[in-house]
Amino acid sequence: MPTRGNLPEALVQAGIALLDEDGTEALSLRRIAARAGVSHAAPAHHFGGLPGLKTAMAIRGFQQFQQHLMAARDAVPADAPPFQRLSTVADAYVRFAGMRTGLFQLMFDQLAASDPDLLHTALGSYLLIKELCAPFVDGRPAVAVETAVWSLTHGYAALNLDRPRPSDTQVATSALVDALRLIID
Amino acid sequence: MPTRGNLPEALVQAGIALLDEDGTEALSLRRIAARAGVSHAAPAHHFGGLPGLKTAMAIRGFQQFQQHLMAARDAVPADAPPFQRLSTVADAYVRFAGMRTGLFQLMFDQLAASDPDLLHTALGSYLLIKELCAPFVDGRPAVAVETAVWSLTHGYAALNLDRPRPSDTQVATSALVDALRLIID
DNA sequence: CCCAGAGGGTTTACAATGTCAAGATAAGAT
DNA sequence: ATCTTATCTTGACATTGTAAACCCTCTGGG
Repeated sequence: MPTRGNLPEALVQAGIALLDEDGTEALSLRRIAARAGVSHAAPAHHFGGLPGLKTAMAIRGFQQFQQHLMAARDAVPADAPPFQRLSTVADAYVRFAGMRTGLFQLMFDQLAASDPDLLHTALGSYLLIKELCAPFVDGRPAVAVETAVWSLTHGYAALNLDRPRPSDTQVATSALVDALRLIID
Repeated sequence: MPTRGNLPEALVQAGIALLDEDGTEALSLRRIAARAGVSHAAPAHHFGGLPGLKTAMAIRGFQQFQQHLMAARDAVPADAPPFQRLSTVADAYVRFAGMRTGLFQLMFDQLAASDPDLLHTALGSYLLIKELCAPFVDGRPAVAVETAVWSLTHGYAALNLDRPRPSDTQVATSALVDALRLIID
């Protein structure tokens, strides 16, 4: 379905779908274009080239990422202890990386390219982590706690990318929760 | 200098040099072969193809990585507190990632491919971290502490890949050291 | 002495990729 | 009605990884 009238949107969706289904190495400009039902040169007109399309996909990825984390945060009861909320979101972080490996890698690859729009979108996820860390900054500088939590979670996710996690068990990331506890209190 | 008589070695060296000088996107089988002074089909004879050559490069990368970490460890005085030794090596970890970004990315990309030789080589670096963590496992399970330190350090390195660090200042990674302290004691 | 075979490299060919230039097509504006 | 502009296609090109066929050069057995 070519989705005429909104080709950029269709291309981003096709690219992410291709990434989810066939992995990073199967991603190519021509395949994305074919999937969106247009010629291989069409993407250049909207994104300049493959790099541009990839950053657009990364931006969309960070939006979905933040949405995923927020859903996890909102799923924990309002009267639950703050640490449970933090660890649940961290678990969601790792789970996202495990379930959507290709997109996750693309996101943080492109992040190094320092596109302003991309950075702005990624900031949203950071602010979410920041908010969850707030209850745990006692006298310490907030940035230190946030960096610790963010780095720990991201490192855990990155190092376990080869082991995709099932979507039902919480046990998989218990080591991460333990490590978070070490940092927090 | 074609380095006749040991082409596999020459190819790995050429590939890593290309990675260090021109970055990930400039890495190609044909360029590596040209740099080693052979035809573009020669690598296939020894490594089967580009994937094989890349895992060989990743193995060499982990060897250099471990060597880099060990050098940092041995540079701190023998009577220094264990935490200083740990934080110094963690600093070296981040510095390696910042200075040799392309190789670092390749290493952990290929790690997901689960090549036995590569895993065995990478294990050496893990054992080094493990050894440095030993003084800090009080009653806690050792694996938890190691995973925490390793994940935190790796995450910090990965998230700061775009900001290459100067080789002289220790200040850059003070946030990491603070976070490590949070974990350790 | 010679020559058969094998390992190491080259040459050639091929399909796939990203990018660019030129053209086609349709919708609006003047 | 004609011009313009955005959108997309077509065609071409250089570069890439891979595979097959060929060619050297050395070594070991007769």
